[in-house]
Amino acid sequence: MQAQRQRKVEVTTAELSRRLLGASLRPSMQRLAVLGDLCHHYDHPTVDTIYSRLHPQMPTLSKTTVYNTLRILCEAGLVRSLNIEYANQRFDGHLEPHDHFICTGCGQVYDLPHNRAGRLPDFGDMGLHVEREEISYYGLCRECQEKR
Amino acid sequence: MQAQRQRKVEVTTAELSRRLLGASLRPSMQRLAVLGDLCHHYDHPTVDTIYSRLHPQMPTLSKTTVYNTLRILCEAGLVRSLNIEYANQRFDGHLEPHDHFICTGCGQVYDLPHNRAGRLPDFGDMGLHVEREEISYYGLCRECQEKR
DNA sequence: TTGCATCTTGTAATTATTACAACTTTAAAA
DNA sequence: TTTTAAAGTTGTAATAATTACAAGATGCAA
Repeated sequence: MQAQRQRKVEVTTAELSRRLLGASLRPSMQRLAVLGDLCHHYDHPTVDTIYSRLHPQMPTLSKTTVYNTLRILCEAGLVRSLNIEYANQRFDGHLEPHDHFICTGCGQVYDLPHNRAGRLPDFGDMGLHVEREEISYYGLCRECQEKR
Repeated sequence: MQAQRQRKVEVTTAELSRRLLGASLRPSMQRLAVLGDLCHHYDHPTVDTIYSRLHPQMPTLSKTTVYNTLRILCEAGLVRSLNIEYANQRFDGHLEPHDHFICTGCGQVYDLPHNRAGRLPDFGDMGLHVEREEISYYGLCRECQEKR
């Protein structure tokens, strides 16, 4: 959530490790690092951003590992991937239900409180089984509004 | 909308031309072809799909032109671009408000009736100016449910 | 018709992503 | 303990998506 960006919630390594084990994933250094990065930032980073942040501390880290790890974490439900316009794939380590605002000026992504009734809609009559919902708003952030 | 996929709404070249002119865009063959393709199909095609469908009839058409044209049409609001997981960028020429269901098994995109109160929410207190909303549901279509 | 702006084309460059094979680490069995 | 097998990581190479750019074509307006 927006507010948490300030709060700086620290997630301990023990907690990250517990989450990985809970998903039957071995808590390797690389996985702890990637999951930790996503839990400690609220900027919905790209693969490249994550790699660039971790690489200085872990010079042997491979970008392929970041790709692999993100795929595995997504499949395990520990991370969600975000598909937004004007950018390549991004990731979010914060799993509480929330929506996103994407600034079409600068590309920045903001978290929003989840704006929706509790349950997912039912499209069973169309043969569709809904598992997940993604709501995104597009517009201009304050800075970009002022620029125009 | 789902139902229209059967109805096969035919949009005349005159109407496509009118739309382009209305957006101050010269109604070239290429633009008419790309916009027409999007208006006559309900499959949310990729750049490559559009190019492959048009190329046999217009052998000189360049893929760069398809990219350029789609960008221009999106900027003009005549087409919307769609960002869904498990796939590269897709496009939709049907502008009536509607949502999407994306099958995580086969990647097919289905149109859904717009499931939302009339107005866009207001995030003015956060400094955000919302212009557009995108709601996507993820899950399995009938065929993919049966396969599992 | 001439000239200019717009549009289209094709190639080349860039960027994102995936494939794959070799190497390393871990955990559990012998 | 060693051994072994599975899981995980790495780097390179390949592929795919997208953008940059310069040259050529088209259409409109003077």
